[in-house]
Amino acid sequence: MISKPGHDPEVSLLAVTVDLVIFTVRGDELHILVVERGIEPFQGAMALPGGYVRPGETLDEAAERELREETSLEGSALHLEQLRAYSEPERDPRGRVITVAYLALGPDMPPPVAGTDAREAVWVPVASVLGGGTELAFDHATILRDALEHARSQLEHTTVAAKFCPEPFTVGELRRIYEVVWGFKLDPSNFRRKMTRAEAFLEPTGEQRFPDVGRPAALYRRGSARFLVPPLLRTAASRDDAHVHPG
Amino acid sequence: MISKPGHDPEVSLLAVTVDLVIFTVRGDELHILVVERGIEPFQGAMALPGGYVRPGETLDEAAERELREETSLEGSALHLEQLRAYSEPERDPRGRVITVAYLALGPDMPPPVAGTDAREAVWVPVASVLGGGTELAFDHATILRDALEHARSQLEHTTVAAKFCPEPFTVGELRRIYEVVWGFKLDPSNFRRKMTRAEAFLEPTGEQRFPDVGRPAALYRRGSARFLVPPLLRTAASRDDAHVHPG
DNA sequence: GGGCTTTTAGTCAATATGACGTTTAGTAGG
DNA sequence: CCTACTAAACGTCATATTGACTAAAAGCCC
Repeated sequence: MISKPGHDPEVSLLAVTVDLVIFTVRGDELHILVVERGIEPFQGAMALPGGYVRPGETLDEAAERELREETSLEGSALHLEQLRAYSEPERDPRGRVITVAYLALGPDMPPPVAGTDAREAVWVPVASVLGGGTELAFDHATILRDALEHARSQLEHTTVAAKFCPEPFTVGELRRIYEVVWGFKLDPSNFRRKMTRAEAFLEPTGEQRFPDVGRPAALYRRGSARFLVPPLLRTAASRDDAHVHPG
Repeated sequence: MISKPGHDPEVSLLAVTVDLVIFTVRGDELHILVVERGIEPFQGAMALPGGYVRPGETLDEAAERELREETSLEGSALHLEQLRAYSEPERDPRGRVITVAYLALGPDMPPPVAGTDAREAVWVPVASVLGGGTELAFDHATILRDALEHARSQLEHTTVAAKFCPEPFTVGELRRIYEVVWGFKLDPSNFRRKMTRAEAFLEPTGEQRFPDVGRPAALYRRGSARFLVPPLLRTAASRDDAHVHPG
């Protein structure tokens, strides 16, 4: 039962933040955006970009605002989605702070400009973080693991993988997204068959891309479909194979 | 950037609640548990069970506590899972309250005893709520719609459907869960083939159930598998067919 | 042209699926 | 005892999908 906030002894007020796991694919590695903390606790450590939710703001708006501040990219170019809330009382040494994590997927972008803000944002390979090469503050490593598993699962059933690709893109570029996120190779021929047959996933532009090496590839734009039907499922075996190479 | 809660002007403290969408299957209809509100706003209206998160509590603990209070059932018998957070500033007329919704699935239980608490909890058919027969307070109708779609999707890929069945149960009972939640009929023969072949989903007990009518059915217990592989996918057509009969 | 790469197309066996039909084992009623 | 009736359990079969594989096509570099 909900009663008047602030006037009921049972009501406790909590600090609420949003934290962003912003994925992108650079080269052949999955990266996330992290910021260096300027103050205690965890001063000098890396953390997920994020911040307090402001009074008039929804969580989605707070996440979009943080995303703009960190990437200087339009929200429309990125996929932004709520992941889940984290609420361990001990997760922040300063006191009770719960956070709502968001997952963002986007194309490779220029490293965000430092100086607009006190914090410096950098891309780091996910493998380096999960392998222990980069410590994350708070429970952000847990959030990252959850976000990674969620993203991997999303690739199976939805068309979000295309959000990693700047338009227009080739089937090969899209396949590389899957391979990098999932951590194992896919058969080029079978992948093409699957993707081109999926309704409204890939919209041919008629143009071609002429790479430095290899046969020219047809170019596509993102179609209107949000779901990939039938899905492209990882086998039980490939889930095991999926490993993050410590970098 | 996170700074000391309560000492930074940028920090706003929010009231945080958990709300529970508790599904069960009774007869041939999907039901949820709702409570009648005793106070304004929405006095007399129905609402999802829920309440404020207490200072030392995680969200999961708050959800489990509310679940115990409303159902007097062990948490272990139920599937309880965080759905997502809702944060529209106007969602509560008294002020800023964000809520984290939880999804619970469980077997049919006796209607919770009234009197242990001021509020009375009752099972109502989901169809009656979504059809407009029962108004829900706040944005709880939206939460219910999201929870229903999530539950339907969960049945495709996971083994949670078995959580609706008191053990031991028959394949036919499990099939009825799918039919009631999805809102359309399944082929008994193909369903059986699928479920019995799935690894570690159904564990035969060797016993049989002798119903009033029809051939005796083998009894099963829930296996250890949490995912259903391969999944049992609704076709695009059946998603459209899935309709909630206004009750 | 020869070697290299990647795209694109095609083959084929194994598997999964959907739509059926049949048998089995119980109850209910004459 | 015999006949309906019901639902479980099992089987069949045409079709669709998948995974593994071969091969051709179309560019590049030397």
